[in-house]
Amino acid sequence: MKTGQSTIKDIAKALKVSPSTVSRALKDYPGISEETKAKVKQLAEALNYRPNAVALSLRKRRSYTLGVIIPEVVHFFFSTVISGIEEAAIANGYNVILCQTNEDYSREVKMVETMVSNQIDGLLVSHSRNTEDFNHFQTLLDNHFPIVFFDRIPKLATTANVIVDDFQGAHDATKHLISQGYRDILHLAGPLNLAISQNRRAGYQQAMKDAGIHHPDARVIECPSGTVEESVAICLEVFSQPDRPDGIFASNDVAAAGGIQALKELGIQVPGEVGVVGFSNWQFSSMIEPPMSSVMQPGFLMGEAATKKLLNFIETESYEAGTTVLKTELIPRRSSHPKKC
Amino acid sequence: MKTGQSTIKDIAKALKVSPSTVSRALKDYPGISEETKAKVKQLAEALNYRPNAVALSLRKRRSYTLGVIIPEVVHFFFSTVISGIEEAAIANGYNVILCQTNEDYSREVKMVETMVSNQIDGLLVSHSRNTEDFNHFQTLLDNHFPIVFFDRIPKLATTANVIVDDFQGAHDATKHLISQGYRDILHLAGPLNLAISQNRRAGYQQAMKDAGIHHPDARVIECPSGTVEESVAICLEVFSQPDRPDGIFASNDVAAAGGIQALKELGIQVPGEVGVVGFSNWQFSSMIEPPMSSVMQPGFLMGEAATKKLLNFIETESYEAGTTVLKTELIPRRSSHPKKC
DNA sequence: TTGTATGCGTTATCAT
DNA sequence: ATGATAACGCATACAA
Repeated sequence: MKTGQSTIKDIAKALKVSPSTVSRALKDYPGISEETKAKVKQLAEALNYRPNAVALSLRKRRSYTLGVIIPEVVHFFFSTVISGIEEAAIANGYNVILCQTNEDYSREVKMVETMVSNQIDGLLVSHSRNTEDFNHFQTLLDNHFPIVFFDRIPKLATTANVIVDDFQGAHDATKHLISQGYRDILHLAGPLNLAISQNRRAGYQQAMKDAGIHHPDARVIECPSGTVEESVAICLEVFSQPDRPDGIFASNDVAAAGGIQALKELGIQVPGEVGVVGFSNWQFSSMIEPPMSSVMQPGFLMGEAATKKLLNFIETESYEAGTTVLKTELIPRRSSHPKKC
Repeated sequence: MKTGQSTIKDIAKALKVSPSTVSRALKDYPGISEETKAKVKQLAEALNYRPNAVALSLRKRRSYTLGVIIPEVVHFFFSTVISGIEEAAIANGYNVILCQTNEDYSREVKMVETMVSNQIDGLLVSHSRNTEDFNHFQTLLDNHFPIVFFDRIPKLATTANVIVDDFQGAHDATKHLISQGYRDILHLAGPLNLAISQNRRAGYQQAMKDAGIHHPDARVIECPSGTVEESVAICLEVFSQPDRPDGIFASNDVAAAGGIQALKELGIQVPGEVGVVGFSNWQFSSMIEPPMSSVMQPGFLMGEAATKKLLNFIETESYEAGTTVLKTELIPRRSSHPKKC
């Protein structure tokens, strides 16, 4: 800001006192006469004085600002996480600055640098889909810079994380489909370099095993790009085969919605012939036809938990590796109503 | 950051030169021997030196950071705007810090203060739904602080804005419904204190008038809260009447989706008996059943345009009031297929 | 009760 | 080719 903004010096000059007196008066420090204090505060008010946060940052070597790195704000889940982060941060006197990487590794690296050079006090991270090299985080951690990872956690030895129980969520979803009479269940997996995708796949596989259902590896198909078109294409192909599956459990709601769309095009009944369950419980899940069952992830809670953890590190100047795991909840809707034989 | 982060002083001390020499060497200033320059750069690299952006801000009285104020990131439209803003900002060497107000006026005021005290160079704003008092912006404008408003623009005399042609978009949508054979069209309006809602309503009314269709005021219903439930309830009520409408044009896709849901519950055919068009073209619009026609708003372009405008103000240290209007595009889908008599 | 001096990290200005 | 100094806005140890 090039203009306007009055400073402590301005007030001091106008009142013919020293800057330090003004500083102290404004903060109700002891040893300032009520008279001076009143005069200072009044003028500050009149001049619309606001402390310069940048100068404060420099001086205190604390910015009271947290950085958040997220793949994309468009995702409903991430936007709920953000809300949780902001609530917790503001409640504790911290600001939040937000950057999206657009799932781009080099952008992620750059954003981290920018934020750190802007003297943020800590970092909350969900890394991008194609991040395989985590050195930009490791370097910071080596310098005892506080970071908490959420949802997508890095392949690093000792980090502090907050995630949901992806395995259990996927297990619940698959078990639910099985209990509704579906047995030959296709799993549309997310990008398998992500731990969340692997865990969801593992939960699915375990549930199938628990039910004594043999399923070939071909019943797991990766959807690396995460677009509707991708999953529509995959499902059109798979469900055109004579030995088609009778269920879909998808690693995310977009893939599941694509599956439903493909089944419609093929004239296959959902539910009845094929049951479908997604993961994430996006806003639109309940709006599509049929309303889609999904595994709800507590995004707001995740944001809150991660932020509290981070603030604790910052304020105690300590760091404790470990993973907080939050529960998911299956939201059954019509898309997984019982199979009709 | 309390730790690690090496500074120019560290490098100077280690190399037994003065800080100014280091500073100049790092920036390839003339009048530094190649030898010194090489030594400095090498050590900077080794120490992983990063300039302290906060100190730079203070020194240069420029932060190269833009503030963005948005009601809620969850909205698909706003998240596309954000992407446009980030692209344009980064391309010009600026960073972006983002805050959501959650449609809360007092939060908006607070956020603006925080950002300004953090010395942002300019502000991009879409104000909250219930902001009626715009003094927090006017004060800044009076101080020649650069602000560009987008989508939701304030009731202030001379501001710089970027919006879409809401009137034309609404007109197109309504005209389209009429051309498909629907005549008694219900308008689900957004919060009518917002100019966008008013303009969309006006576009609808003009299109009805152009077609010579008389429609009573009762055919415009405000949906102030913007939830699905709200519009479901309204439409259940309206479409249970004997003289029910045969079309819906909604000011946003959520309201339109609620309308479709209500019509389904009532066993009314969409399309055929009733045609529906929404506004915004959210991701889910194409996924619901039937796929929903909607008016596409160029969010990315809006973000880009607003940012370029703002950067221009900043770099030329000038301000020019005026409104940039972007075109919308009707995306026809099945929900507005022709009426069957 | 108030003022002075110093430093946070950086750079522009003036000196050497 | 390099160094010393001051300043950005603020807080604080120390002095008066």
